[in-house]
Amino acid sequence: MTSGIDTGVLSQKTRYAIRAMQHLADRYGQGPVHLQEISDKQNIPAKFLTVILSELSRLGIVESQRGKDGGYWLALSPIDISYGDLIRVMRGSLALVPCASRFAHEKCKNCLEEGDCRTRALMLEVRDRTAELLDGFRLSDPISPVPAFAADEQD
Amino acid sequence: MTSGIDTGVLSQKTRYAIRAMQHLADRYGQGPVHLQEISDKQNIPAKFLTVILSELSRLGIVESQRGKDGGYWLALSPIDISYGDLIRVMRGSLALVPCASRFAHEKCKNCLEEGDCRTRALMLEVRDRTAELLDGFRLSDPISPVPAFAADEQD
DNA sequence: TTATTGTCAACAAAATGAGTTGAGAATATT
DNA sequence: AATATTCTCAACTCATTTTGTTGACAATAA
Repeated sequence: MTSGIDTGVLSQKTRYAIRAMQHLADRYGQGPVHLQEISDKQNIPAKFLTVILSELSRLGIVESQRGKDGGYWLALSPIDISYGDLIRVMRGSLALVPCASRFAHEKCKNCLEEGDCRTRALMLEVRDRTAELLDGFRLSDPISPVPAFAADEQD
Repeated sequence: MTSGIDTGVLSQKTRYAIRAMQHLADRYGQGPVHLQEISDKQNIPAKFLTVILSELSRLGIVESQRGKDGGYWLALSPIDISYGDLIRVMRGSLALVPCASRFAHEKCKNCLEEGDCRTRALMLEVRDRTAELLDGFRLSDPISPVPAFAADEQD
């Protein structure tokens, strides 16, 4: 029972950001890492990566230095950066709908009054549980990649 | 610590679909419901709603009848339709990234090899937990709307 | 036969997403 | 000082997706 195509919830930009941050986590404590190295190893278009890293730098989550032997490094220890943080930072919210976000709260367009909206009530619960889950995973976690699928069950 | 704007994960169309289904759930067993009624009460543009309901009808999740006193009704009991189903049907997957979807599985563009991708390993876990959560809520659930926020904590 | 109501493909405008261009600023080396 | 290196960042482009609308048609009931 399905129809639509899958665009993915996390934008390409957010996925790049996550991989870049994982890369920096791996190099934590080893001095500045070149943008070019991250671009090469993580398969991210270099120019686009400058946009992403500059943004993360402005947000204070990574630090940077210019000039020869410049580069980027994490502003915090990998254990202090959760995947929830990364997603929040990149897409503004963990919520599935704007009205269910606390931090980036915004009325959903064309919706009912918030006080009458069951979808919102549900999505608040979903957001809380999702936040709990995503904040539990941190950049320091030694995550084992999972082999590609053996075509099985449902989504 | 935030930046981006919140587009919302669930598209407007998906949100409309959910509200329309909730409306039909409330009228379950009461015969066909006019599109116009749903449009009015749920604040959904009528013409757009025809697209949505036709789609749900083609998918077999609602049934319809034309002519005078025609309309739409749920093809299943509200207790047999989960919010997970609705989201899967409308957006193809519950996963945050295409490569972490079982049903609509697809390689993420410009990513690493799947067997090497830590993000994927994580997102598989997130998908499982999200599915569990969303499939636990059903159209039959008596959800109490939550009052608008008293500006508080984080997202 | 007429009014009502759903069906559906095609179209259009707007928003979003992905990525590039290119000029500049900071740093280190010579 | 001059030069090479590396990050900064606003502006721009291009493609895709989203959000609808139009309008012709099909089924049903009175």
